[in-house]
Amino acid sequence: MTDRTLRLQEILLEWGTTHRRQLPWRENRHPYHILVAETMLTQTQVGRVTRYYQDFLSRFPTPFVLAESSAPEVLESWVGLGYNRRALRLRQCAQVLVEEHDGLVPDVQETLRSLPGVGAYTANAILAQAFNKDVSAVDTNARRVLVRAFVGQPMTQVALQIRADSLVPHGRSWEWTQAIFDLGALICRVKPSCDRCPLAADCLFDGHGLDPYIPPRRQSTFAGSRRQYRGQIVRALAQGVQDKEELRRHTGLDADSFNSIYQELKNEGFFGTTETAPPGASNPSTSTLGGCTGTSHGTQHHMDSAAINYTEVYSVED
DNA sequence: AACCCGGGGGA
DNA sequence: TCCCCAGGGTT
Repeated sequence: MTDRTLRLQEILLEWGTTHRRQLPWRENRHPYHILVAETMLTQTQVGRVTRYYQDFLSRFPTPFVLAESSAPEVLESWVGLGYNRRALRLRQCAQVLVEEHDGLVPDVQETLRSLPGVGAYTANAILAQAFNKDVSAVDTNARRVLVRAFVGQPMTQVALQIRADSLVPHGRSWEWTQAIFDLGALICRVKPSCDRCPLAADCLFDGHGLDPYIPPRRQSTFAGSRRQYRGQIVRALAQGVQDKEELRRHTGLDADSFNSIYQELKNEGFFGTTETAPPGASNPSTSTLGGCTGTSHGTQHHMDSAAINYTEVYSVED
């Protein structure tokens, strides 16, 4: 690592401790809590998630509770957040955790990625924030900071991930993750505030032209869109409506148009009746389903004390 | 690679 | 109206 890189790393860590946003999902490092937070945060702003996060965890405090819930119950705690299929995948994820992992969130990347709704980013976000592994969670914010300040040139996704992992200060991935997120969200935004940036002196970004290429997620007009009708159906489901014809009336659609969306929702588990195991996990030979002692379900208890210790350590550093 | 998913805030 | 957002899954 070059001297410049080391300076950036040190400055960013220091800045992170003094400018860290206080967010509900930063109060502890329970893997299940991190999983829920990261799922809610996919393509959804922090300000919106804060209004849902704690209520959701109060209602579904462990994978065991979530796995036993019904789809409409989960939707009731989700509608308004958007991307409602995330809620169904999270529920399916909890079922896999219970059936195959004793209700614990795995700490192995490949295992994490095999879970419904967990991709490369979320897997790394859990490893870095819940298990303190030296891996980098490269989201859209982190990508800007990394490419602009550290790399200084276009780079493929795979290469950037390798580079990003190499920049994680050993054993400090939690605070490193928060520091990068906070800088990306507060300073190194799409339209950056370089005049307020602590990294400006060593940054490779000249203010224009170096942004990583991110393909636009164009979304067609919402009014009258399939999205809108889907949303109407999901809201009705969350309110307990089950009758198919009544659901159709909530949209005002003709039978064919409605059926198209209805079938899609059904396939995605919005009715909770199809307990189809996700692809790749279809082996029903659950090993130790009855072997649990039944004492500490849903709490990765070995993490609880660690979370408290870390919190104390970091609050002293300020 | 392109497309799908919700919704709201802001320019 | 268009862009943006702690992405993931399917085709």
